[in-house]
Amino acid sequence: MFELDVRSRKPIYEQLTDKVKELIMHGILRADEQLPSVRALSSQLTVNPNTIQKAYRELEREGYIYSLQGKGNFVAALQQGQSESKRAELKEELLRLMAEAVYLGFTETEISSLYRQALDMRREESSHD
Amino acid sequence: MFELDVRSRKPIYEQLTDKVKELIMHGILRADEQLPSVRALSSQLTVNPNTIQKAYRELEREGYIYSLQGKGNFVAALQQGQSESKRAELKEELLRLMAEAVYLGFTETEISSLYRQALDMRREESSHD
Amino acid sequence: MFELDVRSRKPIYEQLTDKVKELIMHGILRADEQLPSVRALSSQLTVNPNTIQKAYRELEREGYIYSLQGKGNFVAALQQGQSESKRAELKEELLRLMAEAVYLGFTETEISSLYRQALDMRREESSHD
Amino acid sequence: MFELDVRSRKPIYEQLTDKVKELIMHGILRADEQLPSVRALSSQLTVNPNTIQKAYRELEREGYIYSLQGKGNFVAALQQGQSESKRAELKEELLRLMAEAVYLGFTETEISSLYRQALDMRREESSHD
DNA sequence: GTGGTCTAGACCACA
DNA sequence: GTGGTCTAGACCACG
Repeated sequence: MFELDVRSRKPIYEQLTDKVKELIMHGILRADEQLPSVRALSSQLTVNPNTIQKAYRELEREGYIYSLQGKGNFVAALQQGQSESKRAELKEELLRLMAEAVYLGFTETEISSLYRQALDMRREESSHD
Repeated sequence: MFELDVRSRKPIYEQLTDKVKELIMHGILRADEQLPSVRALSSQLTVNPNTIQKAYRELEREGYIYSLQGKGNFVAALQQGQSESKRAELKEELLRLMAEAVYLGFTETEISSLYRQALDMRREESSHD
Repeated sequence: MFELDVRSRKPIYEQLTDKVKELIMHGILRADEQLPSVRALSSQLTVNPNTIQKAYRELEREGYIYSLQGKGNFVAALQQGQSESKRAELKEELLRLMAEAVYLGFTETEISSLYRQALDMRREESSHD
Repeated sequence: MFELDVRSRKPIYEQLTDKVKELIMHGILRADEQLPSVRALSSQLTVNPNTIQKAYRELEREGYIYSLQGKGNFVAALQQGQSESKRAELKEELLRLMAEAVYLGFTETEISSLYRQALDMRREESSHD
């Protein structure tokens, strides 16, 4: 489920947070679903437990998951205010990439096609119940 | 022309490379145009010359600029093979962001609008001759 | 293991990268083997850590080594696509030197003998397990 | 006759010396033949005269050319002792490259073929009288 | 412990 | 004048 590239320049804990966010966004991880325990994930990925811990704490800070003492970590439902600020952030980043896209000659059609591709992927994955 | 955020997590030299790339992509910096000298930029931004140097060498490695012995650093023209691999990279990154966009409820219209906005920005800036 | 000529025109960091490449090519350094830490090599060679760092990053860029976060630098296995372009480069350089060799009266036999010498060196060194 | 790459990392004066040596070695420039004047070459290549001057002085130092006051620069004949030390230098460099060749999987046949290629090139060029 | 970034300031090579 | 290299030494991020 989680694939890490230990040789990457991106810190392992960040690869983990990004991956979890992605799984949530694609609808693969649902609200209130339990995440693997720190120890389980640590031994499965052969990664230092502190690193897993750091990733989970970061996800909690950003509001993607919540932790119940002694029970584990669970996926949080998307909240309103959160959603707004995330939209604004994403918009900025998208605009930056669009500028690159224009520079490299992408057409509007190509961009739209990418959007639909993402849409389809979400539909498929959400249906795997 | 260059603004830095010294408190950012992103290294200064990386902020610089990103900024220069952006300026090139927006057509503000033209092919064969001379960049500020290492020393000039260093004193202007009150940043160590080594840091500027590092940014310039990184940009050279990536093919965005070239350096002439004892003359300075200059904007490189976009090359063919390079362009292809950059397009592929960008496509992947765009797809990743599109998935987020879908998750946060962006519509295809909003995405298209962002693309056109980027297009307009390039047009405007390129016309400042 | 590493010998530097501080009086050479060739920059120290380049002497280092060349030496490491040579050790890898001769099979003395094996894939996934750990290189001396930046600090260790720095004090051993009485060379500034930054210089070692620069050499290691250059080697990473060229695909000869990889760096693991907080663990150290390791020898990378030779990759396919990389190998092709390196072969082409080497071929050009060899052709240039062959022209010199012809000018200076080297015979085909002498050239072949040099090739076998290199072959033998690699065999010997690789067997030191 | 001389092609320079001003964007190269190799200093222009060094590109010049290498090119002249190559022309001599390939038999295109013959002993006692006159080289272009500093001024002529300077304006032809749009390169600073000092740079040409530096290249010629370097070639003279290494024994490839000699200069006659007020007459110009001329190709020197290859001398005995010189030839010996150059052979030794070249042998070392060839051995280094052969090690790379072995590493990248070149066969003895390929190497021999490169040698013959160089031999043929010299034959052809020498015949253009 | 590891590598990565940055500053301050010196010296050299090139054009 | 330009960029390129190097040292000395500090601080941070990662695991």
